[in-house]
Amino acid sequence: MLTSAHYAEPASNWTSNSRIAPRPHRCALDDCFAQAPVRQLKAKEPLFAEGDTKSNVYKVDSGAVLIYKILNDGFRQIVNFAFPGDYVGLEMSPLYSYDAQTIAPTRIRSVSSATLWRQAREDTVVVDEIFEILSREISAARGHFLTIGRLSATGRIATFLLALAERNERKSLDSVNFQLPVRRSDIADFLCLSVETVSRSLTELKTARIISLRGWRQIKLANREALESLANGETTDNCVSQWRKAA
Amino acid sequence: MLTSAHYAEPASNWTSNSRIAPRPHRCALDDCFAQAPVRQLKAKEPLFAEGDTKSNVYKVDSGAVLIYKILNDGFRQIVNFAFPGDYVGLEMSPLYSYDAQTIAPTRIRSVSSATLWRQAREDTVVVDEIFEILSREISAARGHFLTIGRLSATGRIATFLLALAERNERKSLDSVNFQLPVRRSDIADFLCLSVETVSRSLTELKTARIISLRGWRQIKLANREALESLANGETTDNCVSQWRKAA
DNA sequence: TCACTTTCTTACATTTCGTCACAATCGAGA
DNA sequence: TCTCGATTGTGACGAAATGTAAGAAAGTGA
Repeated sequence: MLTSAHYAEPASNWTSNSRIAPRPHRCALDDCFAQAPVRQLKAKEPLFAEGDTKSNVYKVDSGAVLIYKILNDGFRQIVNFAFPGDYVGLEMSPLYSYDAQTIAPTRIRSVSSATLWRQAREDTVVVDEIFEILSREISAARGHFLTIGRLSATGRIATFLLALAERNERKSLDSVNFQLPVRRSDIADFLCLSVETVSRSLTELKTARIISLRGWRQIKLANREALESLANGETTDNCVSQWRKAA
Repeated sequence: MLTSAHYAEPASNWTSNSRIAPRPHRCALDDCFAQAPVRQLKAKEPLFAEGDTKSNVYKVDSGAVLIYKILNDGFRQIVNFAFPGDYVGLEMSPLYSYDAQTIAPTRIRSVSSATLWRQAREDTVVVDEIFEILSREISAARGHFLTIGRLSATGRIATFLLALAERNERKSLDSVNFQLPVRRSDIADFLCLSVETVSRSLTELKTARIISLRGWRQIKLANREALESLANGETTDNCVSQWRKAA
């Protein structure tokens, strides 16, 4: 799951969603999924659709899943990405309120909702962990609408790139050179931008030597400080050209 | 809490946040607050600030509370409004991640988080209800970022007005003629618009005879169909002038 | 290697919204 | 009732994002 926080941090650094509460050492929820059946999906396979009766809760093992809605006007709004380790469908509602589809070959575990709730009744640790995840999700959604509502196109892109980098850090992967896991149009639909604007913003960042690109997917975050400044809304867009001059 | 859903509805009408799950007849959570101490606050009094240790969960009895963040750039982002019946601070995190302040004389009940969690351990109905509220909150936050990200200024205003109307309906109040509970600048900070744009959009709606205003707060939703069309993003803004001509 | 598709980039015209400056309105308290 | 101050409304202007349309680059498969 991608999250962001470009707003003022409180004194201690309890804001980044990954830190809302310390992960308990015993992961009871993970245990529920440990022996769950695994499904292997190809790219672009649907997991479920909006309006389906919610029967299962999923956990992504590998690959990537897109959580999205199709709006009245036909546009697609990506609500979230689910990457390895993320859960899908934990909220309590009788029907799924969004579509889910893989964007890459994906291995996924599923546990029936009923089973999970039974576990929750027996083990309060499970309840705590679900609360924690839901709380984090609220925080993520709020952070996302701050990103959407308050940041310029370039700021949103910066936020997105930093979220990917932070995610990689958490998983001890390279957070400077990595592959973008999604296409430009997915980024656009996630950040409420047009593909063209995404493209333009990336070019701008490249020109300012804040990032560099090899091909379409391989990216290098060359100036993380500048990205953070952009993601914090501290710089207006023409300040990007300041970085450019400095470089 | 104000919510919206301008995206495509699934076949059944399970999307509006108020309908995520049917309200259980027994409201265990309400019971927890029934005998909780009541505080009377004046307008513009803070309830708590971002970064405070979360000690209590609140329920608004009367009045109105603003949930907001102050961003790095000094802007205020209103995350939510809490009106009578709404809970504040239910998410599980050791610190409050936002500020809360009254905007009107407000009566509020508070229960300590510890007490609430103890209740939750003993009574699974409480757990269910909290899950439900959190799920609704996720849905609300997501709906809100669709509103912010995808709708024009007028569409956002329309969504906001409809949310107020629906809220009044739920409480069996007048959903056509009512008082705006907040100032223009609060609407602006909630919808990520400037005060001027809020003002202009309201004027536009008034000119198109979709709404009418008496003074600054009293509003009448004259053409709800048009509002819904705008909130659904079905109309581009110059279509407002079509309604104007028709009227 | 070549043809072909998908994905991405760029340029230009247009639109929307924010900013600034100032006028008008409301309503609380004298 | 009147006055004052906070709030709201309006117009002009510029900056930023979008849509359109055309074209380039990367990937795909024979």
